[in-house]
Amino acid sequence: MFRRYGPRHWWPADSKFEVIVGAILTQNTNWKNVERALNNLKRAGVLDPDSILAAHHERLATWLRPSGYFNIKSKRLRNICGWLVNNGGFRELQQMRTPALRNALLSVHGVGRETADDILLYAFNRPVFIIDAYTRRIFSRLGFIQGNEDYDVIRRLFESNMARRLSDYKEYHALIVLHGKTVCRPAPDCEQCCINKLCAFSRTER
DNA sequence: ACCCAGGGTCATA
DNA sequence: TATGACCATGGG
Repeated sequence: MFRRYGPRHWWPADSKFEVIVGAILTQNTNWKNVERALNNLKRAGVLDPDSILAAHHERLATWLRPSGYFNIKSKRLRNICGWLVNNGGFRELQQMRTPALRNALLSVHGVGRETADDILLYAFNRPVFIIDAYTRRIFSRLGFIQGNEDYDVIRRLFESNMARRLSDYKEYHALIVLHGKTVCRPAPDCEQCCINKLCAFSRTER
């Protein structure tokens, strides 16, 4: 995938905080819609924890509307902003060890394992491998997993079979998402699906 | 008129 | 542990 697509330089965001907001807003949602919501927050000048905590729910929901689930996501966004400020911000949180930081993130209402790992990898620069729907689909089609295993089981499968290199974790996940978006479609049409595309590419490039 | 998108929580069995 | 319902917008 790297040879095919080249380096991705992920995650698309201008700041650590924007990574966190994007991670919440992209839950089961097309990134294009997330961008609209992020632009609303930027135009309003409220893309920071204090401004979001100060905003009323109604107004926050209006900004988030394009990303869907706007009532729930308004609350989740406030929850993680409250968590950030109550724990001294990035400076203080960066001192924690990864397992403790992960548990702290998971204790925030609305932050599940994938969202926590998005934040750990791309905002806190911790080498955790993110398991999303694309990862499950692509690697079950490739025959490495069945697809419905527990999140942490698949995560450890990757982490125990890769060198613990931060930049690789970032690139690998980005490549999986790009490949999932462009080639590995939901309904497997085996002339078009990722197995043939990837394997054919690997053969020609090797 | 469908299906899909970079999940998570809650109730139920 | 394992399903199902629910959240909601915009694009194909």
